Amino acid sequence: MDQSDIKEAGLKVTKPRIEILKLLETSEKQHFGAEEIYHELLSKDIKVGIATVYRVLTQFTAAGLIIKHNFEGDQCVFELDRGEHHDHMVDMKSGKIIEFYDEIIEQRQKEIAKEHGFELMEHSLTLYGEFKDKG
Amino acid sequence: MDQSDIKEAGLKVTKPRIEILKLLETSEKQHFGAEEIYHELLSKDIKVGIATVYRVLTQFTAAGLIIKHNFEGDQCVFELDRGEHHDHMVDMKSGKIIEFYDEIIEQRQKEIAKEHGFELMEHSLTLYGEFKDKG
DNA sequence: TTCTATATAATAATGATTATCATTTACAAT
DNA sequence: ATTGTAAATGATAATCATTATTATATAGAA
Ligand SMILES: [Mn+2]
Ligand SMILES: [Mn+2]
Ligand SMILES: [Zn+2]
Ligand SMILES: [Zn+2]
Repeated sequence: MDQSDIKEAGLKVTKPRIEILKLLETSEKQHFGAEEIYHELLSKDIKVGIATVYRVLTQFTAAGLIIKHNFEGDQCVFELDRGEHHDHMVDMKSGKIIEFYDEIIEQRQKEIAKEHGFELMEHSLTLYGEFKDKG
Repeated sequence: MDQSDIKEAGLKVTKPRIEILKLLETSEKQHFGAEEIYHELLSKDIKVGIATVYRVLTQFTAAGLIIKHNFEGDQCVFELDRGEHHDHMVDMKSGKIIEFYDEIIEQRQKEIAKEHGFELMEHSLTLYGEFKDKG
């Protein structure tokens, strides 16, 4: 249950928190901007303030419930942390985002870090381009 | 010569443009934020407006003279495009940035893109962590 | 030197995100 | 169930990086 995740993060179980988590859990789409979440909730007649959305997203990120991405452009996007790391491919035309995971790349990153005496904590790999529509 | 690069970009050769390019070319440091460049020039008694710095950086980026990076945090950093692609390791404590290039990773990215029918145009790979000081 | 499109710098505006603060609420203790 | 209180909310103001506006200045061609 998600309520327990919120509790375990030391946060009270409130309507905005439940709804934001539910949206990220049940939506077809995986990646959302803050404003996007805000409008999605409003369209479902869930009254919430934009400040609360930002506040909750920050708290969920700190708690490890969600992940924050800084793709190109100005606004950040968030997604549920399902525990399985992956990187992204972003279609610069449509905005469509595809996830991928490559063991070879992940290993090389660790090796490179070690070679440089660098304690690797996290990384960000994003491919930008365009999906060639199957004609 | 750098003046020619500016001309070839279809831009007039002006003091701010010359100085911004010179700073990026001659500085020990490789990566600069816009505000950082602004203050650096002011400290050299080169009078320039912050709006001009942003404007010129945008123009230089469009012209391929420099590269713009969206690392974690809010402000972007710029560096001279020396034609040799590389990725970055960022020390989250000191802010120090180290560059690296790994052929295996670069190749895997291309293969992954091809597997997904994705026309790869650019990519961003950044490792975040901490350099372990050699004791 | 003159002309004019372009560039500059001061400043206002924008857009995303964060801070304030008065009001409301979750939830633990009664 | 009631109460008390720390935490949360939402309206709004404030920030901060970046972009737009515009009157003045200048690069560079003629
Ligand atoms: Mn993802
Ligand atoms: Mn670099
Ligand atoms: Zn990865
Ligand atoms: Zn690379």
